[in-house]
Amino acid sequence: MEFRQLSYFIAVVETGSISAASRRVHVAQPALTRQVRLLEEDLGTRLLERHARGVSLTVAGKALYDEAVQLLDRRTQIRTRLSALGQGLIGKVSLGVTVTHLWVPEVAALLRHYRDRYAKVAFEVFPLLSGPQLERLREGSLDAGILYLDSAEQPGLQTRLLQHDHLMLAVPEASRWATRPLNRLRELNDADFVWGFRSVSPVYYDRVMAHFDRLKFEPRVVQYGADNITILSMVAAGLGIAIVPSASSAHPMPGVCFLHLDELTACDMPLWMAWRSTNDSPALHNLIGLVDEVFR
Amino acid sequence: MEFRQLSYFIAVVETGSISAASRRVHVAQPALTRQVRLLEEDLGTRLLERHARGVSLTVAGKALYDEAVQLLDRRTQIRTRLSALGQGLIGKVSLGVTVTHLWVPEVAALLRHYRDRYAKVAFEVFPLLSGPQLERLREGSLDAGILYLDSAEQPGLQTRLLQHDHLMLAVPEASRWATRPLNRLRELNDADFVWGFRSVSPVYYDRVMAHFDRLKFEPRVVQYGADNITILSMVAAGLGIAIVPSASSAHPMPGVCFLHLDELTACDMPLWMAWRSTNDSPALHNLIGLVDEVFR
DNA sequence: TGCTGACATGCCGTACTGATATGGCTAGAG
DNA sequence: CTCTAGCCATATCAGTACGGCATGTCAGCA
Repeated sequence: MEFRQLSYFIAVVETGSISAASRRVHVAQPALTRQVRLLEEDLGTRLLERHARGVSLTVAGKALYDEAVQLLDRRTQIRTRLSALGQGLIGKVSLGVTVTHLWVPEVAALLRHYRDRYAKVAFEVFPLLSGPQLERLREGSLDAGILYLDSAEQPGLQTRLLQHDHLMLAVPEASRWATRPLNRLRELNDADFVWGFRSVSPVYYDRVMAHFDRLKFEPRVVQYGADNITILSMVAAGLGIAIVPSASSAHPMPGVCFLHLDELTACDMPLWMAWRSTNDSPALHNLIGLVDEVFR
Repeated sequence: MEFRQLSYFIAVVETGSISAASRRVHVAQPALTRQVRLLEEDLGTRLLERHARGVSLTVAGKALYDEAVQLLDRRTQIRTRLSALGQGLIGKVSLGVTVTHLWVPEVAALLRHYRDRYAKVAFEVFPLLSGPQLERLREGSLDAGILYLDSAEQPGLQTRLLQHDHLMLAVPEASRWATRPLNRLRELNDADFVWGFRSVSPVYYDRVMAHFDRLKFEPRVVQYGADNITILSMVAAGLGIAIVPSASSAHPMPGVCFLHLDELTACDMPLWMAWRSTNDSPALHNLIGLVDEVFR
């Protein structure tokens, strides 16, 4: 039982004769006669009753016709499905993003464009910090991540630079910091700092602390928050000031003022997209391709 | 996309390497390499990632594997289904039987044996008189019938003799006919007869009337019944006596006495099985085959 | 650095498939 | 009743596809 034999057989059934079928499938009549006979021998059952004028179906032939139509339909379905999969038009992609960067216009545009262009792809966005993203990328439960890295070289991963973040100062609108001009970091020696947990986001904090070490500046921390939103909320409440990635300023926060400081701007915080080198998912690579359009 | 390629591909996936698969399917490794490549070219998608140690699946490959397994399963299902159909182990058979003959032990045995031996065949028995059976056989809505025929030669039909019925006299148990010895038909000249409608069962009544014409006997009909059961019920009620096929006596009827008369026994009523000559249903032919066992 | 195991490539013989020519059969027209 | 057209079957030949063998290439491992 071969696909060719089945499609020949279908043509014979639908045209009512082998000769008519031969015209339809553009194959000589003896070839069809033989293929039908081979099919019958293979199945061990007569499929057609031969008459002087065309053929008629046996019981088995009727049953095979229905099945054959389904089988061939199924084959073309698989074809189109695989083709769509190969072009990344269907399938699944999971992407990790830090909540902070969901507010960055380019990141938002990337997600939106991908959803629009590849509407049939199951596109899942997971709000995760850099550390958990890395873990999940390595274990394969995440296809791609938008995250901070300590280096562009990550074993088993491929990376692409999205943009350069830096550091900014977030101060309560009502505080003296918001109005008084500020130039050097050491002017903040006696300021109260709201800080995050290194354990939650080691990649980010290691980088920040290394920068501060170089500047010989040590913030006086009076309060800790689990994530950027919490920290900024504390700043808005007047509990202190905070160091935040510049991406945070993309999200206006009532009661919070974002300030530039040369010494903070100098701290380069590259934002990367990363994915498993062995991940060949076309849907993923379409996402990566979109990055080139959005992040020029 | 051919079945062979799919089964090769499945072997490759399940063994994890082309070489291992070649040992499993007993085909040289280069042949597998080529068939997989042809499959990939045909589908326009890479299915395997080749490594120094075996191969791994791409996204498309994983999808194809699942589909291919289903497709091949489907093929073997079709095989077994067609084989069963060809042997008449599954399928449908419809059989017409006159209600009267359902009581005949051999007919009952035929139905019972067929149901037992071919339990998976949808076997439908339609209680029909000879006339309607003939119609339905000709129009194809009935596969076979157990019926009276005016001739063994029926255009488009094949026939097989089952048994010879004849005529009997049915009289009320309480009547004088039941006790007084009876020899000749003419003794019934003044008897009240319960009769059937020729229009309902022309085959039967034409035969009966032809016989009576030869005997120059004309029954005095006082009552009509639509079928044998009704007629026999009328006899039991004392409304008159009736001529019935001998098969009726297989069904004991309270209040009715069946009598033999040489002149009635002489009326040969052959019972036939008939089916369309063009009907090739193996299930039907199994039924016909059983007839040889039951009606020796 | 050599070895082993795995995939790729080239070549050849065989089997399969299709085209052409031809014959037999049957239904329908004259 | 005969004749013919149309259809299926068979035989033969050519082209193609498939599998086997020998060999090449590459990556991982000791």
